[in-house]
Amino acid sequence: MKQENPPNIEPTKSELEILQVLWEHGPSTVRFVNDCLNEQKRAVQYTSTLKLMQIMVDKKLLTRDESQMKHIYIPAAEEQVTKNFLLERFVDTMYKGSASSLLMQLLGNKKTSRKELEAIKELVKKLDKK
Amino acid sequence: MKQENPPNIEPTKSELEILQVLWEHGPSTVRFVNDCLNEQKRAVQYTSTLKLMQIMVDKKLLTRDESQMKHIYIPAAEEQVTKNFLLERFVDTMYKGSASSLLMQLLGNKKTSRKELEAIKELVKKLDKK
DNA sequence: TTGTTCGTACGAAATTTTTCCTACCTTTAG
DNA sequence: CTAAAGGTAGGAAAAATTTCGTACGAACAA
Repeated sequence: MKQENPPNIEPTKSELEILQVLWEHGPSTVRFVNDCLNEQKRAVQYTSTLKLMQIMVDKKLLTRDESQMKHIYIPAAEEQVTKNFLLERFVDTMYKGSASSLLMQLLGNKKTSRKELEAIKELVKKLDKK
Repeated sequence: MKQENPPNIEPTKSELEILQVLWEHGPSTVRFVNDCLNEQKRAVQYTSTLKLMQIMVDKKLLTRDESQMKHIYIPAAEEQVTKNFLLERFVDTMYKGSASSLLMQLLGNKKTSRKELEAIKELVKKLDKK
C-alpha cells in the first residue's frame, strides 16, 4: 500500500529535482532520471544521480523495485501530499501561514499573466457555488 | 537610494530567517536579531549570527550602517521584491509557473481555514471590479 | 585606573549536501 | 568465450552552509 504521509524529512534542492522527474514521468530507472536532468537542468554524472537516489531511499523519500537488475525508483509519498506539505511550509515561513497574503502577492506580481488571473477567478467562482 | 532589484543570490535557509527578523522589526543590530532567533527559533551563539550577517553583507543581501559601534543591518532589497522573487521561483519549480495550480492546491488544503477562504474570495471580488 | 561587559573580525571546525572515482557484477554483441 | 556496455554499491572528495572559538578594541562602572 502506498505511503500517504508527508515525508518525514524535507527533500533538499537536488532531491526535489529528482522527485519532479519521477512525478512527471512516473516510476523510472536512474538512467532515465539522469538523462532528464542532463537535458532539462545541467550536466551531472550518472553515478551522482545514482548516489542521490540511493540516499533518498535511505531517507524514505523513495522506494524501489529491485526485482530487476535495473532498479525502478518510486516516490514514497503521493505528489500531492508532498507538494501540499512543501506549500504549507512555504506559506508558513513566508506569509505567517496566511494563504490570502500569498495570493495577494501573486496577484500583484506583474509576471502573473492575464490568463492566469482568469483561471483564478474561475476557480473562486466555482468555489462560491458550493 | 534603496536597492529595488531582487537579490542576485538566493538567500539560504538561515539567511532567510535573518531577513524575516529584519523585515518584521526593521533595521537592527546583530544582538537584537540573535535574541529574536533564540526566542523564536533555536539556540544559536551570538558570533554565529554575526558571522552569517557579515556574509550576507558580502553577498549584498544586507547593507549596514557602521557609523556607530553597534552596526545596524538593513535588507538590501525591499521585502516585497525579495518575496516576489522567491514566490516566483517557488511557483516555477513546483507548479511549472502556473499560479492557478498553486491556488488550487491551496484551496484543496484542509489546513486552509474557512476564514482564509473568505479573504481570498474578497480579494478576487475586488479584482473583478477593476 | 582597572576590570567587566559588549561589540567586531576572522579563521577554522563541523555539518550538510553534492559530486565523482573505483570496484565489481550482469548482460549482450561479436 | 570474450570484450564492451551498462548496471549497483560504497567510500571519499568537494562544495556549500552553519557554527563557534579566539583575539582584540571600545565603553562603562567601580
